[in-house]
Amino acid sequence: MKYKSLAHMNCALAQALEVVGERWTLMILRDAFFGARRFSQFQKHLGISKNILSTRLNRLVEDGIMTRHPAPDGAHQEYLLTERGMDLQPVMLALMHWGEKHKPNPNGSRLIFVERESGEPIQPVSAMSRDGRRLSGRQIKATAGPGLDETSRRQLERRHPVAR
Amino acid sequence: MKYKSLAHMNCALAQALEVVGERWTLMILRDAFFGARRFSQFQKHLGISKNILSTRLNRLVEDGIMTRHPAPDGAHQEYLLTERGMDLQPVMLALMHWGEKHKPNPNGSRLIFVERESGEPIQPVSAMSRDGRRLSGRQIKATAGPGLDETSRRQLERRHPVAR
DNA sequence: CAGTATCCTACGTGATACTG
DNA sequence: CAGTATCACGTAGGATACTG
Repeated sequence: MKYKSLAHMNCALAQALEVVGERWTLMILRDAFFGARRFSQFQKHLGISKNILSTRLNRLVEDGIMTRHPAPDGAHQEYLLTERGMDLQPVMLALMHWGEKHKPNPNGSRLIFVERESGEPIQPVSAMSRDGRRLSGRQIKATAGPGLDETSRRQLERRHPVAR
Repeated sequence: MKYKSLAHMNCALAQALEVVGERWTLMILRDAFFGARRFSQFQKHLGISKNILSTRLNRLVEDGIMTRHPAPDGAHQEYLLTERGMDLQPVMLALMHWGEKHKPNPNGSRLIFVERESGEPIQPVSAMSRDGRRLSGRQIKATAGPGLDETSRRQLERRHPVAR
């Protein structure tokens, strides 16, 4: 059997996972956020096989997450994040924050994200109300939007999203 | 060859991906956030094989993301999110927001997340400065914390995290 | 250095039958 | 209904050799 593609699933999460759902992909993006650009940088730092890295990078380029083009010095290629790729940063921040909290290093947090200009630490990623209050998971509810299909809409209404 | 475990990788992202890095896991959590509790609810809604669902749920319970116990009516088992699991909601929100933005449904957004009490839509998940300004990817920099090892620390300093 | 090409393994996935 | 047990399969992942 082929893997079921999640792509048909009229679900934003499924769509996103089609792009970043593989184990190494987010790790590669992580490195890209941290300034890696060259094939060898990704490869050494991640300890990933070259063929895997190659296919992952190619797929990221296909998906519009990264672009590949010659470096200024002309000697090699560079992989750079597109805006579409930069938009994945909240995902990475959310995952890292979870990891720091629930799988901590005994010596303390490994990375601290700061505002580039001021150097001041940023807030952990969280849901926020319009007026800027941090919201916990249970304070949030999903409601049907115009793009939701009838079956999902019914399911959503029948249950009590995230109570308990 | 066994898959390389990412667990040894002194990286919060890797640790998080060890837990939610598989394709179906976040989809299951999605359903849990939306109120699914019973095996059959997950199964029908996701269209996933029972054996896969079973192993995924078991692993989530092992990892402390969900708990399993008899339902109030005593007739069946329930899977409920723990706090540790609820803490993954920002990850899901971030992914869904990305999916809605970059892989939209032509009819409009599928789900709209609102504050439970007021019904008012929440903000899209984003990095935020201490004083509540939304920050774009390029405005953020990662710096070494006490838990970071020497090699990663050097790499981080040598590069220019997320410029360009 | 930056990949591509081979070849291999095992894990994630899948269909389905079976059990209490 | 809520799973467990089989059995099968493809793909992600892996080691390594090769090319420009």
